[in-house]
Parts: sequence; structure tokens; C-alpha cells
Amino acid sequence: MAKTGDRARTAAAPALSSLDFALDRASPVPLYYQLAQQLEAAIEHGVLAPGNLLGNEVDLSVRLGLSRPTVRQAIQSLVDKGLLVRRRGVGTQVVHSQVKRPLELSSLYDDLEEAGQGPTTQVVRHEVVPASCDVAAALGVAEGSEVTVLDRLRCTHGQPVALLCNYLPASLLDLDDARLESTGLYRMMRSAGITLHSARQRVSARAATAEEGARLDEEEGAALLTMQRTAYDDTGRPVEYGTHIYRASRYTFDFQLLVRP
Amino acid sequence: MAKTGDRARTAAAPALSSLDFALDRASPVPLYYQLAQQLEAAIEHGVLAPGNLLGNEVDLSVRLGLSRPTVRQAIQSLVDKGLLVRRRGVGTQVVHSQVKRPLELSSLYDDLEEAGQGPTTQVVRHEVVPASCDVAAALGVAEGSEVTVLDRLRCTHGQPVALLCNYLPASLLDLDDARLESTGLYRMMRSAGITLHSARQRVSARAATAEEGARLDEEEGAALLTMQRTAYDDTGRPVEYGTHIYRASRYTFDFQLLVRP
DNA sequence: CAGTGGTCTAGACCACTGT
DNA sequence: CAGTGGTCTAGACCACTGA
Repeated sequence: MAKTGDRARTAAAPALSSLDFALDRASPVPLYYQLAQQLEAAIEHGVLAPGNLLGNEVDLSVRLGLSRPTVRQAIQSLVDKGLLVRRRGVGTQVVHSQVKRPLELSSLYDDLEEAGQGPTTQVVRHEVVPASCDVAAALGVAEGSEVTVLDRLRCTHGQPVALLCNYLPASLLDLDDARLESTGLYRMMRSAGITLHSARQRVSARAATAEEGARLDEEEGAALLTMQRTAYDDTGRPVEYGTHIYRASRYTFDFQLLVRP
Repeated sequence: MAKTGDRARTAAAPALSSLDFALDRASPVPLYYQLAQQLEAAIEHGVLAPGNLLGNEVDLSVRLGLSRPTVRQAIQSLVDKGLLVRRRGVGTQVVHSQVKRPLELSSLYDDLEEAGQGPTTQVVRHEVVPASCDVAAALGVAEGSEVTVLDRLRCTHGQPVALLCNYLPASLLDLDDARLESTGLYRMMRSAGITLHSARQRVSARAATAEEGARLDEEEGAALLTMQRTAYDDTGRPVEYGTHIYRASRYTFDFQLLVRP
């Protein structure tokens, strides 16, 4: 096989062979990462056949002048992202369209990464108070110890969308209202050297109280989407606890799940 | 350093040195996986210090008679699960409690893996119909082509919890009501050779209609949690589209997010 | 400075798939 | 059967951390 003009190949595979990857060994960026980025870009731009094979790893490593483990590491990272699928005895394929974009762009992720980014956010309340029982439990601090409480109103297109109430250990961070409104809470934490590791979320729904209705421009009794979240440090220490209330008429959680093999 | 009785070490590290891992080279289970499982078990049972170091990779590989990449692969898989954290120049630590269990046990994951498992599920409707416009779009089939529609009522403790409405390409699968009620949809798909790869979800809320209220034993206008999901094959082909409605008073989505490094 | 994880190499054998 | 990915080895050098 693999004579000059094999039809089954030419239909889908020329993409990869004609692609040239620019690997810079002097760069501090790891080789496997450079390769992964360029493969991802090729997939994103549709240069790489969606659904068809991606040439075997050995050839690829020879062609690129890399070792096979390095190539595998690059491919594996894209498999983990859900962009590629490997089949033993068959090959590596690009996953069919549709499953590409929203992998990292779910609104949940947005909330984590760039809370307060796109839309406007207004700080309604910002003070240090003694921790109530449930807040203390969520943050893993003593009841009555100082915590920062933060109430924010988020709007898009001039319309209220959500009421965000957050608690943080007071010792953790200095918060500046102006930066909070422009930069967002998670960005501020990140630039303060706090690396987020995981978060626990609970999503439910309930009817709006009269006050919530007034603040969110909904009728009393309207359906609201609620979310409670506790976010953890990479040491497992809780760094934030929040209760968010969204107008169901103007907000949905969109996200993508990857099923572990 | 590392003299006989170093205090800083003895406080946390004896766990690992006294652990003996049983690696079976004859087993078809990969060595890295055997090691990962046993490390995970040690963490789960609290044998391994939460928050403290886990000895360096080189020593570990020598002690186990494995190569370092193999040991790294085991450790990496636990890092990906969020159980361990690596710090360059420092070491590998067990993440502090709290962030362990619910990683794979979120109710979202449950829904995916074992829909219809714990609680009882009753098939209310099960027929083949021509695809409506939105269903056809979600499943990537032609409008009017045959799809299986499935309405189920899920209960726990004798109380209704959710109305599940699902659509599948009719050609995909033979569904048996009895097995559906006992085994669950996703298990049936799996045993039919369909390997799930990813799913897209949209969660929101709205007020119950009179009919929904009657079926779910809620008042008309009560807040309901809604979820739409499209699940994809590992080729990216949509294999299921569903609309689920939950009683917010009896159901919440609980899940854990991991922040990619 | 010594110790750690992060990256990389150049091989090897095996298990599985499809023809 | 040939071709693929899956696993594994035994080294190497580097970048970073903390004392």
C-alpha cells in the first residue's frame, strides 16, 4: 500500500504531510507544547481533516526530528482536551467538529477565570465581618473570625443579571473596589499569588423573594437559578465561598463534559 | 540531612516509606496504573499524609524497580484527578482533604454514567417518530428522519424528582423498556458498543406549567431546574439529545471543577 | 548549593485492529 | 499479516525552589 496516489489517503491526509511545524529548540516553550499548539491551531482552522487520520506517531516523530515520547506528549494533551481520539491498531483521528470550541469557554469556566469581565459589575457592599456558622464551615475558619463579604450586582446590556455574594478569609487579600469592578475577583486573586485549583459547585433553582425581584427586575416568585460555590487553593485550602443568584430568564449555565476513558 | 531521626520528615513522611506497593508485572494492568491505583487508595484511606510531601520520583522509581517515566505517569494521572499537586523544586504533595471524593461522583457524572441507577425510573413513552426541527439539528440528522423518543419519570423514595425526555437516532440502538428501567440509558449505550466521549449541557430554571406541576407533584409556577444535554460519540457524532426537568425542591446539581494549570 | 520536578532522547516489546 | 497506539526502560540535561 501507500503507493503514489492512494485514494483513501489523499482524500483526508494531505493536510498533515503538507503542514510544516516550526519548532524552536531555543525557545523556553517545551517542544511538546509547541507541537500541541500548532496541531490545535491546524484543527481549529480546519486545516486538519475532521474525522480522519493523523499519520502514525513514529513517522511524525522522525519527520519532526523529535523522539516519539515527545510527540506522544503533544498528542496526549490534545486527547485530554477532547480534540483527538486514539484507537489502538487504527490511528489518531480528529474528533468531528462540534466538540471543539466550548471546551474551555463554558460560562462556568468564565465565571471562574474572568468573573466580572465582559459585563459590568457593581460592588454593592464590601466589608469585613465575623464569620457566621455556615460561612465559617465553608471556608474552614473559626466561627466569628474575620471574613470579607462582598455583594455585587452584575449587569449586561444595562439589565441586571445576577446577584453575587462572596466571602473570603479577610487575611487572604486586599480588595480594591475599583479594580474589583474592572478586573474581577478571580483575576485579583490570581495576581495576588493565589493559584486556584478546584471548586465545588451546587446549582439549583427557587422562586424569587420580593426583595430579590426588586433588585433583579423580576416579579416576586419568578424562577431564579442559584449557585453556591467554594473554591480551593492548590493546597486544598478554601479561598472563597459564594452564593450567586441568576435571573433564569437571562442566564443559563453552558458547559461541556468530557468522559474519562 | 536525612540522618536517622529527622523531625520534619518523621512527622509526615513515614507513610510512604512504610507503604509497600504490590506490582505485578505479569498482570495485563499497566504498571503505572497499578501504582496509581495503590497511591490513590493510600490517599483515600488517609494512609498518605494530606498536605505533605511524597518523596522524590527518582527514589520512588528505584525503590519500586520502575523507570522514572513510569512513576511519573502514575503520579501525573493523580495530578490530573486533582489528588496531587506538583511543585517544581519542592516536591509532590497530597492535596488537602475536602477535594477528594466528589471528583467523579458529581450528580452530573452520575447522570452520564448511571442514569437510572440508584432511584427508580419509569418509562412513560417510548416510540419512534420523525425528527422535529430542533431535535434533528441537535442530533445532526435530517429533519423528519426516524428518532427514538423516550419519556421517563424518575423517583426517589416514592416521590417524583424529574421528567426526562430523550431523543436518539433510531438506527443507533435497540431499547428494551425493562432493561431501560433497571440498567439506565447510558449503560445500555455502552454495552451496545457506543463509547461516550463528551456532552454539552445547558442548565437553567423556569416556572412549572400546570401539567408539569401535576406530574411532579409541585404547584403550578414552582421553580424547576431544567437541563438540556447533547451527548457525543468518540467520533463526535451526536448520539443523544435530552431535556430534563427537575424539581428544584428535591434536586440540585453538585459537581467539582478542576482548574487547568 | 543540593534537591526537586520538567523535559527529552533512542531505543524496545507488546496488544490490538483491520485486511 | 502489517501497521497502529500502549507501555516501558535507562539514562540525560535543565529550571526552579529553598536553605
